[in-house]
Amino acid sequence: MAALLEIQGANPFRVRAYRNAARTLDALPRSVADMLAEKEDLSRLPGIGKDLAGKIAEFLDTGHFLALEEVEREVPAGLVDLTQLPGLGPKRVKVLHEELGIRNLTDLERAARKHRIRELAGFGVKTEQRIIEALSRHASEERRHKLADVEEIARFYVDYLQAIPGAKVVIVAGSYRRRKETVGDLDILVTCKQGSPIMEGFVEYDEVDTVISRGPTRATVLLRSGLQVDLRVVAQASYGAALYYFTGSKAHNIAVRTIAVKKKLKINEYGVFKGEQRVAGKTEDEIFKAVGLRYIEPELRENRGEIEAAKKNRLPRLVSMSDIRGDLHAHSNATDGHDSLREMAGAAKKLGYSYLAITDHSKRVTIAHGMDEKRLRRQLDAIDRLNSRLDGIRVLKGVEVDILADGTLDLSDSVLRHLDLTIGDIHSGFTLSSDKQSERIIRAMDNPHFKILAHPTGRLINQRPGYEVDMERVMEAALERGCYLELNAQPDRLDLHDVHCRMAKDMGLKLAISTDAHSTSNLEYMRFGVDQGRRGWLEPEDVLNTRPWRELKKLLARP
DNA sequence: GCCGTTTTCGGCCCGACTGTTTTCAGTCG
Repeated sequence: MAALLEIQGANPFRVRAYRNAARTLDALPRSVADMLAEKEDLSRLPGIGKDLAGKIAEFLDTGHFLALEEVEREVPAGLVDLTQLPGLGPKRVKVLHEELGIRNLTDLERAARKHRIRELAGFGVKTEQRIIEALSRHASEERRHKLADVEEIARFYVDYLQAIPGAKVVIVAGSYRRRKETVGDLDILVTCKQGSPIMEGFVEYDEVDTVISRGPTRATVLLRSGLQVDLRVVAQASYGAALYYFTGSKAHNIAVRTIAVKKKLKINEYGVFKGEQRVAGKTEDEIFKAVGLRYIEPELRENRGEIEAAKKNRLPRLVSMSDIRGDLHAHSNATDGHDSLREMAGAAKKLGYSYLAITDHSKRVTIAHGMDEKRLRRQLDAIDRLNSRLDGIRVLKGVEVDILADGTLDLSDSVLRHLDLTIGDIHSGFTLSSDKQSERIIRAMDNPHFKILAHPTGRLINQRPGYEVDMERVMEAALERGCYLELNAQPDRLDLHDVHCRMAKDMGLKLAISTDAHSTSNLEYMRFGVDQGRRGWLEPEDVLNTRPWRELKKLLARP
């Protein structure tokens, strides 16, 4: 709706209102249909007023969104795809539609190849060529990159830039710094001595495929990997303001700028200004202070309540890697892991942990060489023997037991009762309805040995969406039964989502941040889980494995 | 279309780069 209204030339603030509302809905941990069914007032959500609440209800009720259908009669829906192409915004798309009758990407491609676009006022040969190039790339790219994949690219680029003469600070801002699970592009911020050839160096980097734009303070390139990278150069005096500004998120920035405006201040990437005078800019701390806010960690900057919390000095003290005392989900070579019990224990000890749970698969997961009761008993004996020889690290006896289709567990209670930790999860039957899936999981939690629900949605980032499940219902059930949920730290999973972590925290449900390591090196995935947890406002007390074993053991004892 | 320590109307974040212009609109982040 926002995109179509924009093409139509509607009031830009009305357009923004739709975008804001969409962002709010997108970040909700629960289904809007459920909220309405429970008679919640949608207009209490930020950015959603009486009108939009009504339209949302109308859509859920009737399947129709009349206002949208009306706009679509005037502006073909296919034009929205056009605005996704670089260089094409609402104004130009409107011209393309009105002058050439273009209705979708196919029409656009045809017109570009016939060179009809270059004839239009405000367009030219270059624009036409860019459109053709963009169309040929469109299908292959157009997706966000996993944070872990981007990290390596970022590290090399940063090291390279750092080595350019005159470079001072080189830092990656944007969603990368906010530790979002996926990153659209890299925003690199640089301060340097005057006359440093940093911009030349940036565009001449080996991995650069195309230079999209380049000015004295800002440039954009496309790497061979398909990742877009922006560089911004600022003076040292503006470093904090620029870092703050380019870290975003956009929604957060807009909200804080609005606060500044009310205080007769102006925030831009060069500083905070009172009239002509710069009153802050060198550090992020200064920026926050200037607008009367406590320092907000980058992971929280999503305009999801952090600004109000900062005003009231109620920000969470976020969990960090140094709080983590152990890992509660890991595999050995008894099933599909690469390394032995002893090797895994040694690696965990090296990380400074005091415990590591070995939670190998159960028999149903044949592809992972899952264990039956007999093999699991042998492994428990092996862990006992290992523990008696180990010093400074305790291996917890665990299992990752499959939750079967009917909600029963894949191993009998007679063996589960001997374990320190039973984690359960779903590896099949992904297509059940939300109700059925939720009931299946809750049934599994009814088993008194069940402790932690692992990777609760089953999603794989950029590969497969999670199964349908009513997360609030599952969390409530866990809370009632003394069970917990996992935040799986695998960079492909990061399951729970940040908004679900927040929901758990708000409900008082503790989470385990676990790596699901299949090798000693995988244990290092913990930091991705911690980052995700921080985005979900988790504090050390919200996380099971910040506890020493003595305390953790009590928490794991079902009432 | 939303929102309220300028509250029910009148505001709504801000600057850089490009291409097509000949002083700037459009796009982008």
